[in-house]
Amino acid sequence: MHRARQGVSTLSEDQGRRPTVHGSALRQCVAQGLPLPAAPINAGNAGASSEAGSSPARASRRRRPEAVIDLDLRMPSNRAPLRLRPMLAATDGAALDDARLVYEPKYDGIRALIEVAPSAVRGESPRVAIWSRNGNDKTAQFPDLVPAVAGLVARRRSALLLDGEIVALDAEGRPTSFLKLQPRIHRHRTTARESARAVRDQPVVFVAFDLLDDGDESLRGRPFTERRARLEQRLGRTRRKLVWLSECAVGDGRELHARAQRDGWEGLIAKEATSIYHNGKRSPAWQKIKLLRSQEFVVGGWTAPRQSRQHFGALIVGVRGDNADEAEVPGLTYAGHVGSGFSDAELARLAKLLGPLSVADSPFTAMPPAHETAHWVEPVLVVQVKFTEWPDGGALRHPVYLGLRDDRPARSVTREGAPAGPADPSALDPMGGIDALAERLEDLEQARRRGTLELDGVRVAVGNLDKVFWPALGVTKGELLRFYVRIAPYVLPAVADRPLVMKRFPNGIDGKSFYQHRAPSPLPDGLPALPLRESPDRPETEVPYLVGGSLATLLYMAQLAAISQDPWFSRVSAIESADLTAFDLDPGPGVRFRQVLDVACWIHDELDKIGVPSVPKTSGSSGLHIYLPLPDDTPYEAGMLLCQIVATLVASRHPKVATVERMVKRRREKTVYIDYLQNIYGKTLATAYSARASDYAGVSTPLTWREVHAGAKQKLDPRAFTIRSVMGRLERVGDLWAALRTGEKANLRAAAALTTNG
DNA sequence: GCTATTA
DNA sequence: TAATAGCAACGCTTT
DNA sequence: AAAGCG
Ligand SMILES: [Mn+2]
Ligand SMILES: [Mn+2]
Repeated sequence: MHRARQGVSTLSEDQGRRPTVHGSALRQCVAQGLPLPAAPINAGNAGASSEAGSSPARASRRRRPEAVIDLDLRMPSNRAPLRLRPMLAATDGAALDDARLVYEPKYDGIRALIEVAPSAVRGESPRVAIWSRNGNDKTAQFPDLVPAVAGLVARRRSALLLDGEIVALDAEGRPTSFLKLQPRIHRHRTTARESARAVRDQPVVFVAFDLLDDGDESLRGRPFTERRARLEQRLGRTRRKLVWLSECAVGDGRELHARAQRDGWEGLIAKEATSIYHNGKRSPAWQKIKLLRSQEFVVGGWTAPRQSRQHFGALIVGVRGDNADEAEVPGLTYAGHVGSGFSDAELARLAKLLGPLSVADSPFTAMPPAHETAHWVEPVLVVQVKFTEWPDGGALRHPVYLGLRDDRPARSVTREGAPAGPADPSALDPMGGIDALAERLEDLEQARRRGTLELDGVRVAVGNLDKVFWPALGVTKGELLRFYVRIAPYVLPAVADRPLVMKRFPNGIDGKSFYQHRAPSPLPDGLPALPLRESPDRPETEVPYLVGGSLATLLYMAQLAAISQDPWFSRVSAIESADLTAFDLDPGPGVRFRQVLDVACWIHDELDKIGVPSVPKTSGSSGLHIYLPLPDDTPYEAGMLLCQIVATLVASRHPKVATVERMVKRRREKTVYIDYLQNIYGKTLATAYSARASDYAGVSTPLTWREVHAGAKQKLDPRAFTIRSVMGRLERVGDLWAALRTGEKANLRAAAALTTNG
């Protein structure tokens, strides 16, 4: 497969000089109005370059934009209809003593809607279907539940649709970790014999908490409390072996919460008593109350680092058993591998402490599971670790290092709280929505495993999630992917239908990076690539591009270590027109951010005067971007010319502060470079809501002009917006970037007239 | 980070 | 099967 | 032809 560079050396007639607009011509333009030229401008410096990507500014013969390309992904098949999709809980916490709420334990199993209908044929057993949270048919995985559920309609012979959770039981018949269900869920087909064995070895029950259909009647429009009453009525008094009724507490969840703390549940669900049922919706009427646990552990060893990680990969930690016999210190029981939460500096500090403690033999009573080669130490260091769950007899889930407890004697460290750790059922189901997806990624990272995400019917392979991309912060690739999962509702509209350039950092932000335009081949099945010319007039420069808009593309790119999302200023439906144009404010070395804000304000003042709308954002690094929405069919040159005029004007008024000089050594010290040269076919700028490969793991964050104008006083700091922190702001201020899509476009004709007169 | 090639 | 090599942008500017 | 620029 040759992919030799094409058209590198052939000096076609195309490469002859074509007229450019020079500095003098610019003055002319300004002086005479703006009959926008069809050639790139040269104001002492013109040419291609970009934050990421580029392409020539060739433009004289404008061809009509190509036909609209249909980017529809295939729809997933074999899914349950909406009426069989469960209502989901929002992430947010809720008060524990809200009289309007009903509290339930967050069961540790697999969410399921179970349909049961009496057979039309007398004497035949009722039909049962078990639907997963994603609408997949799971009936075959739980054959033992079928007769039990069928029994519910035997007497009354009318159908039911139940909502609840399939929960695994331990030897004592108590609910236990969903991990026990793995063998029954696991993807690859099992033989009938194997599945029979799974059924025998791992008993399950269905814990019902809602009733959606009672006979022919839909209860979805009824308040939750009424549905619950009907459910209790239909299930009856007798406690069944395999179909249970969920516990609940009306108006006060404190007692349940205390038990959750004590018994190590994952959390509670709070439901508005009056709320109706919305199939398939994540509704704020239902809220998760999550419990995070944290306690001390003794360090008994460490594992070798992988890849770019320094010093060690994970701490192997444990606790002392109960000290029944006071005569001796009890043995150390393994609790888990703690591999995240370390900064570079902390890794180094701990490594220095661990070195002298090295011993030959494991201090643990039983040999911990070996992920990597283990090195043992004298069990004297005590660390604080937070985690989501700690199943009895199992390992910590999602452990994160919080710090060293210099103040604690290692011998006194024992398990706090009680056993029984549930987990989130959704972790099994990669299609279960944002939270489920984020949790699945967290699980995979924790387990250091590869996995496949199914996103809108596209299967995307992910791996190496524990690789550290920001060493100074300890931010991993997994955290980057989780960030993109959460910010997807904001960033996807911003990149929708736009070709994307990749800037890849396979070894983290300190490693070697490279640009990539060409979509890899083969792509995950169902991911589209769109052939586009690097240069609009040169057909031989065509390469396949990834196009934004889908979660699958977004996460696939992040998996390839494309940290930022760098879209074109065109959408594919009009690939040679710009629908956005931007100023890129690049502060020189040592320039304070407040100076960047000043320059932005001056630009805003000018745009305001000529009635051109604009939206500012941090770049996610040290600069600022200002975007202008353009009307349909605007040539790139028109957008760029407007930016050039305004940039040049501002720079000429404030020569000590701002410049449009492209050549670094000809710029004054401590100036802000107003870069308008991205506004060219094929060039890019990191989009709003994109992560950046900056030292602080920044996110390009839209601002209001009010914030920019008040910024110096308010100490506006782009470093406040990181992949760890930005979601809070977004929930407060919403999608400021949407104004570029929904608001007025710049009126270039009017702007030109005003520019002339001003 | 991924793929094809090589020992 | 495991280790390794090769690969992943571009155009316009100034010197 | 090579280096600088983003
Ligand atoms: Mn910039
Ligand atoms: Mn720039």
